[in-house]
Amino acid sequence: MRKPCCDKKHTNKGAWTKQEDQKLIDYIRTNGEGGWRTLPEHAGLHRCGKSCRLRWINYLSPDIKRGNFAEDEEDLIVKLHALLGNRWSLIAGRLPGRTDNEVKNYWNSHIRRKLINMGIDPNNHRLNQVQTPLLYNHPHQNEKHNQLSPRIKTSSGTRSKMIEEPNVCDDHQQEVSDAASSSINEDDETLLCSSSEPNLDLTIGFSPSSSILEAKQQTKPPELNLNVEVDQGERSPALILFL
DNA sequence: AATTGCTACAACCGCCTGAAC
DNA sequence: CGTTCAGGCGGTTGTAGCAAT
Repeated sequence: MRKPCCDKKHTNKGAWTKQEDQKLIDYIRTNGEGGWRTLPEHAGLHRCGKSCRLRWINYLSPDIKRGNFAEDEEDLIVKLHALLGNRWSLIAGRLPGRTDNEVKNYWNSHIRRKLINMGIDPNNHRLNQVQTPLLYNHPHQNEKHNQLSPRIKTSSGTRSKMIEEPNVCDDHQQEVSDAASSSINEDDETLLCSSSEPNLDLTIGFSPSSSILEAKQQTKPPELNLNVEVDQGERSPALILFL
């Protein structure tokens, strides 16, 4: 049985107060990041170290770019999700100033729904063949009670479990291979499932066979600009996504 | 004006990984 | 080589605020 990361009896939970934020900011400004487990005690905070870390990384850090996601950021998230699956930290790493939590929330609350409304399965980025009425839910329809809800109860998967899912490894691998990047680095590459002949070219465009391209051509959604470019021999300038 | 339903997002939880010992 | 610990990650939950009725 794993020890709890902190004594929960003596730690605050829930929303952070301005005073707590200030204490955390002051402490990190003087001492730098790290040592999260002992930080609360040193900073005079009655919080779990993990909570402090999360608060700093997701909200207080000066590196964070807050505000709405730009259209190009949204496009990039879609493409990176097609390539990487739910590896939010990797995706966020390609979006300067964005955190994994922010990207994850944005995906679940905005992008996921857009894809669903376009008839695209957000899990594998495939165009759904059978358009069930559920796929055309009005945005205001109660999604808590259908399978498409962002809050859908899933088996609480972990990273390693997720990697084993077909989402990335089987169908998904095929699906995204067209969009994969040749400039992908080793770390990222190892995260992708190996295939006998991986095509990891991650140009901005999807190949004509891409389901998303098909979706765009068929449904022409007005909102989600996927900025699809067809690869025609001479590659369009590749986004350096994997630095 | 009150109630209900829904969305967005901050925060928490449990698990995994890698380093240190 | 096994154990412990800190840090990190993704999934999930709680709730404030807004919209609809």
